Amino acid sequence: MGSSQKKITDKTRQKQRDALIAALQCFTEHGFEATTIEMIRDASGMSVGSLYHHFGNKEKIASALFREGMRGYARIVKQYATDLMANSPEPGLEQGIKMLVYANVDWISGNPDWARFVFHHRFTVTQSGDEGAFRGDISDFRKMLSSWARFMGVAEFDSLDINFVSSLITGPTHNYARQWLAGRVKTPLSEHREAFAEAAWAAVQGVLIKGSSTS
Amino acid sequence: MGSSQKKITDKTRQKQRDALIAALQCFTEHGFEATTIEMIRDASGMSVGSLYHHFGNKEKIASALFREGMRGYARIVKQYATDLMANSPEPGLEQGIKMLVYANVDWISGNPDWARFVFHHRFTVTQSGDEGAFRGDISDFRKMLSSWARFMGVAEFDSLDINFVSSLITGPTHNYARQWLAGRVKTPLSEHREAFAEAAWAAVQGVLIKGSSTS
Amino acid sequence: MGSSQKKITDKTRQKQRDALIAALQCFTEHGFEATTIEMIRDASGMSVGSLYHHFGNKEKIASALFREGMRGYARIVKQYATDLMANSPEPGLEQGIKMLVYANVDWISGNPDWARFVFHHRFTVTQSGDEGAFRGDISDFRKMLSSWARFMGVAEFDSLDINFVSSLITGPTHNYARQWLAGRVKTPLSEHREAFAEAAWAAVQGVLIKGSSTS
Amino acid sequence: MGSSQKKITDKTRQKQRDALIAALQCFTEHGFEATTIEMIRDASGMSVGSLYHHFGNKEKIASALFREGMRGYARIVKQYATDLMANSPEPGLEQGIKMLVYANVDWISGNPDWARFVFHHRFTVTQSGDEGAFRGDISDFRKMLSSWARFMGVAEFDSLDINFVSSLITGPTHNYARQWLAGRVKTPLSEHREAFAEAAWAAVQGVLIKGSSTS
DNA sequence: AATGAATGAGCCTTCATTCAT
DNA sequence: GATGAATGAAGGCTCATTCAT
Repeated sequence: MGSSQKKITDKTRQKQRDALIAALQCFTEHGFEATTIEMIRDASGMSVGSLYHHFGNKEKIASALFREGMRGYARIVKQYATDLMANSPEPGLEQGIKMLVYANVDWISGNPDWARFVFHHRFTVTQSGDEGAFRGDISDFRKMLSSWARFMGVAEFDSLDINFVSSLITGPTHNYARQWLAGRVKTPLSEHREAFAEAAWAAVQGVLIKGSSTS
Repeated sequence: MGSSQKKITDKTRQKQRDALIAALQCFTEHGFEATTIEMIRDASGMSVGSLYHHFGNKEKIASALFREGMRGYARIVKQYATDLMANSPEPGLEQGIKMLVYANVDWISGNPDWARFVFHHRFTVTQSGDEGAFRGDISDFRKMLSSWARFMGVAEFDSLDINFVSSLITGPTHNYARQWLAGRVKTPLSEHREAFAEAAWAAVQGVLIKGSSTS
Repeated sequence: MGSSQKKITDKTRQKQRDALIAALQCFTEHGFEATTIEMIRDASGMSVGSLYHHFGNKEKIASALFREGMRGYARIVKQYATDLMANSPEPGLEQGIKMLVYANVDWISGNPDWARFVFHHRFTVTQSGDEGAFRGDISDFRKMLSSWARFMGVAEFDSLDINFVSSLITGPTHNYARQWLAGRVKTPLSEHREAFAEAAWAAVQGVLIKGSSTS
Repeated sequence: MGSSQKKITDKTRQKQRDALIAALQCFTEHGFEATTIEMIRDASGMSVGSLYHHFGNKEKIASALFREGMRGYARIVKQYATDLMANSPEPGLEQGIKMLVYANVDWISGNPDWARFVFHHRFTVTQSGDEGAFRGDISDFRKMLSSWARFMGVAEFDSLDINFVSSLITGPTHNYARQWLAGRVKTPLSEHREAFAEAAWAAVQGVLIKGSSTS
């Protein structure tokens, strides 16, 4: 806990954080490929050398950004889950699913740049091998979801493809969000917050009911 | 109608079509940015000069590809709609919505490369101003959907954001499709064909019922 | 004199002439290097193939243009010389020199595009080996000038470098013309017509007088 | 004022200067358009990247060269003017004009490559907006010339177009120089040094005398 | 840790020219 | 004579990355 050492580290961390924000703005404005290191340098105030010293290369900047974005997303979901538990002693599957939709809508609406980046670069970053860090986060949610379902007594849930169920819940929201984030639709995502929640719950119900007999 | 003249045109058109297929393969394999003109040249057998003679530049190749892809998509939807009309004299909204899901699942499953390209380049191409050609097609679907709803007596449908409804219907499918096309999930999209159709119908119902009282 | 054959030739010649005018406009607007065959094609209405069929290559188009320009220039000088002879039975060196300046000023003022082209492409065309055609014209003027001087009894004239004397006479005019043709000065060349004539005569006198004792 | 910092700057400046000389040689040998960046790279020993790092693009290299050339020209004129002032306490207009011709002849003769480049690229560079740097120099000369004339009591001088007068003085010299620099005449410009000076003075006189009554 | 000059492989695009029809 | 699709060499320029200071 040498204070002088600590201070430098904090300063450094802050600089890195600033650089990431600057990079995010560049990526938001020009896209990943069209963003040059020089742009990030100008936006961040760091030198090219420092950027490389801290992040390694361009791809790693995106990786760091992606992780940071996912962390923010994870935070809100955990928060919402915690709140749900706190406020309603015995939350049902419906409330859990709606909570997930709320978390998605709220995070996307509140962090459009992060959301846009995360949506567009999932594939890219996945390839870079640096995803290990948040892999855990994602599977956490999935585990949470399925354990929730099991807890709720929805046995069929487990037999379903978790990716399929995720698509049911967040698919419409993300689909609309993409268009909104790209400026192709004007009505804010948040205006459909309740409707997407209802739809998600209805969709899951529809599949659970039918699914029990068909698949 | 000189046959010799016609032949040249046909040959030319075929060459352009071949070049597009070659370009699609390149884009599929490496992505748009990482694909070089030389790759397309090698894959298509055309010369660099010819590629530029016919398409103008790399972006326009993607545009042409995008239009071609959308045309294929339009074709299948129209076909399914026609078939539905033919087979069921008085199709309900449920059948219409499910038909849309089937068309999407089937086209994506049957044309994964086209689908992948269309999903990833919607934004890019939209910016290029060359989208006029299929704009009509898309609005056709939307018109069809809303006229259908009106015909079914679902008055609330019209008051809803069409983009929102579209997200409800195709959102889960597209969301899952993206992951499948990226190789992130293994279970083929087609295995959830029926389930996505059920979910779409359930979601729309859920919103229509709740929506009539809330919004 | 087969009339059908002749007609075709005339038509052809006219087309070539039109193409040259079109090319001149392109060169004027974009410069020789920046002008593409396609530009000339669009401006002339001829096809690329025809352009090559008639002129051989881009350089030859410039050559033809250069010759055509020089021919026009030659025409006006000959005309002015003829007129001078006709109107003044015994023209002196002063009148001859002023006549040359008038001819230059008038041709440049009346044919700015041709003049601009000729000024800028003298070097280029000279290199192409196609200049033989007008070499004769230029030396004609020089011969005329020196025979004139001899006729006038100005013996020293012959001992002078003909290029040097030419620079004395047309140098200021051409120098100003370049700037005017480039749009760097606004006052038209023609406004200095008389002054340049006076200056040329004065310059030649100054050199002849001093020159007789010095060099 | 750290010496190490200074050294870097000097080294850098020297490299840039060397690169410009190399570029000048290329332009002299092949012309601006025909000179490729690779040629300049080979001639200068710098990498392509460095060339762009320092100059921005090919055009800017020419701009820098043009400015450098004009600076050299400005230097010699100022030197000659200073010398004239020093040696002859009350220089007349004649000496001033002849001095200008001497300066031109001497600079062109002593720096044929720079002169050739400056003559051929005046227009191009003028367009690029980078000319501000030497604009001042040029107008300095003109101011000097006109203040000189005023000082000499040649009132008519001021009423004359300064561009016109400049053409009178340097027109023949530049006209001849162009041909000499292009290799179209063999007799060196310097051999006509005195004659061009005499001619300039005679031309100005001729116009001033006649001009006072005519215009 | 920070800096920014230097590097050079590689890309998109142009365009004069050819040639089959 | 006319046409315009096809060609491919060549060029300007970018930009991620390195490294000496």
